[in-house]
Amino acid sequence: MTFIRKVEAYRPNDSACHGRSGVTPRTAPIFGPGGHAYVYLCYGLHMMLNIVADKDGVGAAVLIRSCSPVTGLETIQERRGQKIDKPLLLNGPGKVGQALGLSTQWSHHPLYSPGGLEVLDGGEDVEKVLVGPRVGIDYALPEHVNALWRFAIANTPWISAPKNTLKPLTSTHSS
DNA sequence: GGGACGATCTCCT
DNA sequence: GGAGATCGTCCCC
Repeated sequence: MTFIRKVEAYRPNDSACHGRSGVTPRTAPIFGPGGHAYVYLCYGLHMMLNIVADKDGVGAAVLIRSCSPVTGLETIQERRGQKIDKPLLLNGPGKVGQALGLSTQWSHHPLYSPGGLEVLDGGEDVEKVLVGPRVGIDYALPEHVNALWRFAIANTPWISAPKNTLKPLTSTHSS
């Protein structure tokens, strides 16, 4: 089990979102019911886990960028092939996918009911949230590259680099 | 049916 | 800091 530490938002009419080209067999989950998983293969080797954040079938999702282990540390270390207990173990979306043993079969899987892959309330007080621009989407429109749609929990080392672009969330920030 | 590309990671310099 | 790995998906012939 892991605690989600850092996420990125991908929205409708977002030039960086996989749903930007409409519905395809791969991206269909994004346009499906919210709370379902969207897992896809990136660069032929990395399984990326997304949570569909969509209510109206418009296509929106949240990419899980980093986690911290809660239980099953040994299993995670075995899957990652690294006997370490540091952020390096889970500080990237591809690493999270590997640590959870994901495959594209998990796409469409509901995350709000028991069944192997599930998202729960962490029950931890999140006092501060950091925001920053997303990374790895150089192909997107400038206004989408610069949009502050990357979110991380403050005061934890278990977040993926780069951290220096993250700033505390202010009340002026809106969706 | 074929080719180009990608929400990344790792190793090497 | 930079480039290669590696393959499913999508678009165009």
